[in-house]
Parts: sequence; C-alpha cells; structure tokens
Amino acid sequence: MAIRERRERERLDRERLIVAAARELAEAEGWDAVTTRRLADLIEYSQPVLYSHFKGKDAIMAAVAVEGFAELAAELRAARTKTSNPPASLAETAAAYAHFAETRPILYEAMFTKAVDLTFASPETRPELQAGFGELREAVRPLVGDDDLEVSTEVLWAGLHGLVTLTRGGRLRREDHDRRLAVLLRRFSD
Amino acid sequence: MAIRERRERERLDRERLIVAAARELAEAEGWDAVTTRRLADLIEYSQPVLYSHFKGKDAIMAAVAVEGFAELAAELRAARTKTSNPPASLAETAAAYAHFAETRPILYEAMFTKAVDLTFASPETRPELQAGFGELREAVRPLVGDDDLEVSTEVLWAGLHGLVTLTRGGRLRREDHDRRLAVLLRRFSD
DNA sequence: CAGGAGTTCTAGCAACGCTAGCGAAGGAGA
DNA sequence: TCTCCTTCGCTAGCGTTGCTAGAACTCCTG
Repeated sequence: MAIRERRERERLDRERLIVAAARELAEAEGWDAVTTRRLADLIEYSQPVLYSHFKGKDAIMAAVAVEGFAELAAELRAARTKTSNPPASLAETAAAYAHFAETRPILYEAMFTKAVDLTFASPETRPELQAGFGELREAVRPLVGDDDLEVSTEVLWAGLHGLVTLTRGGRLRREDHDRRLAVLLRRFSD
Repeated sequence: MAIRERRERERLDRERLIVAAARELAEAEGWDAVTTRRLADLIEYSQPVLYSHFKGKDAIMAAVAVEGFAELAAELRAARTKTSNPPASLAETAAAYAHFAETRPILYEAMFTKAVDLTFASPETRPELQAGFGELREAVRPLVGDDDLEVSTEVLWAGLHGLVTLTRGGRLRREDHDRRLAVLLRRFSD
C-alpha cells in the first residue's frame, strides 16, 4: 500500500512540474509559445502524459491562473495590512493590484483573458479565486456603507481591471497611470 | 484606364465582403469558428485571395474591430445627445457603452481582446478609434474640471470596460449590473 | 490573333491539440 | 522464483490550423 502512496506523491510532483513549466515558458515567451509539444519536452515526458493529468491545454492554463489568484490575494493582503489608516490602506491595495498586473502580465492574462471556464461568484467557486476579491472588499469596507459594500467593491475591481487591461493593450498612455489611479481612488475616499 | 478603376472597385467590394463574412461568422459561431478556410468558402474564393487583401487572419479581425469602433462611437453619440442635462447625458452614454458590449460581445471582443496591434493614444491612431473615446469625453466634460478631463474620461472608460469584461467573463453576477453602473456614475456626478 | 501581365487556384508545408493502441515495467499470487 | 496482469508511458498518427509556392488561367494590349 505504501507503494501506491509513493506513486501518488510522484504523480502530484509531476503535476506541479507541468504547471511550473507552463508558467515559466509562458512568462518567458508568452502563451503562444506554450504548446503541448514544448511542454512535454520541458518536463521530459511525452505529450500524452499531459492529458493524464489535465483534460487539455486549457486546464493547464487554468491551473496556472489559480496559482496567480493565490499570489494576487497574498500581495493584496500584505498591502492592505501595511497601514491601519483606511484611505491609505485602500490606496496601497489598489496600487498592489495594478503592480501585480503590471509586473506579471502573463499571469494576469491567464487569470482574466485566457481561462474562461473558471467559475466565479457562485458557491462552488474555489477559495483562491475569492480571496483576492475579499481583500479588496476589506480595504473598501471602512470607507463605504455596509449596504453598498459588495457593489462598491465590484466597481473598484472593475475600475482597476479596466485600467490595467486597457493599459496593457496599449489603449492608455502608461505615463499617466498614477494620476488615473488617484482619480479612481479619490472617488472612494470622500 | 476605366478597366483599372472597375477592377479596383471590385477589389474593394470583395474586401468588404471578406470583412462582412468574417463578422457574420464570428457573431454566429464565435471567433474560433472563423478560419481562413470557412471564410474562403463563404466568399466563394480560395484561401489565398484573403492574403491578397489582408496580411493575415489578425488583420481581418482588426478590420472587423475598426467597424466596431465606428459603430460604438455612433451609438455613444446618439445616447449622449439624447438629452442636454449633463448628468443624464453621461448616464445615457455609459448605459449605451454597456449595452453595446452586452449586445455585441463578439464585436467587443475583437475590439479589445483580439486585435492587439491596433495603435491607440498616438498621433497616427485611426479616427474611428478615437471617436468613441471622444464621445465619452464630451459626456464627462460638463461634470469635471477641464484640467482633469482627459484622466477622468480614461478612468470612466476603464470602469465601464472593466464592468463589461468582468461580467462577460462570468466574474460578476449579471443581475447587479444596473446598480454597479449607478455606483460608477454617482462618482462622476457630484 | 499572339504575347504578356495580372489574377486566382491547386496543392502542400509546418505546427497545432489531442488520442488510439502497442510495449515495457513492476507488484501480486502460486 | 516464476508467471500473470494491471498500470503506465510511449510511438505514431488523425484532423485541423494559418499561410505560401508555383502552376494555370483570364483577359487586356499591340
């Protein structure tokens, strides 16, 4: 029976290896470079083993995206709890969100543009996916009435998401980023 | 010489035919269904003619996107000029933006997710791409100081874009859409 | 009517995601 | 220790993709 356990452990290791390789390759050369063949080469197994772990390429990207959500939540939390002054805390959190998207664009792309089949805002949503939103909500809470909390947080999230995606797509001049962030936040701080 | 003109006219017609076919197919079955082969079938020419008009598939999608930007600008303009009351005008314009993205999701996808190589916010930006932003700006102008105008408009745009993309991706519950729009607008109307 | 320029097609390349089915490896029972 | 049998990963290949080289055809010109 111990053999079975070792096998499962090795299997889990290999699964992590796949996700890590996919992420590294994507961050190095973009998602277009992440093909099942190159991935198989990187992990030093043949293509079909990928499919014994994941339903398809999309599922691998979704796994990378889940990692991204966990990291985003952690960074938002760190930023939010850096200060106890509510407006400053919100500003830190928002800046951390923008910074995450700016410095890890490939990860952000997987989280919001590629992985379409990750379910959100429903009971069976994976906790990693809710945590980030939760951090935003806690940063917003001290500044708005509790009745509007959910909706206000969603609007802030949308504002941040819109800023980073439009900037990434070359739709907004990068140099005005800080001013835009300030304008967005000012509307939550009075 | 008239022959040359006729030829160019026919060529232009065929180019429009390609773009129209691409758009129809995409709106009917999604962008994944738009392959060069199916497109060639639809226009009743062989594949290579597509490449005598466009550099590649991306260029065809970009052409569809440009159509989309023109239509979006027209609809925003119609909404904005429906009333002369500034806050109401802004609300109409914002609602029109959201309505456009909601009712023409495939077009919106081409405009903001697919066609990456359309240059924005630079002198050589095509006028169709600037017009939509211009309508937003004129709707915002009466409500904010002229010094903040550009940045405020960009933030509103980002907010709207974030709302529609997060909603489309299943990240926001659709039923709260109107409340979120109201919260976003309230921040521009006081 | 013959020549040549321009246009469109047939055919095919390399790469993609994904899968059927064979062959080897290795634990389980006699 | 030998044999069976399950489990596992591989080779090979299918169908489809975007794109292109070069042949074949059309049609205006002299």
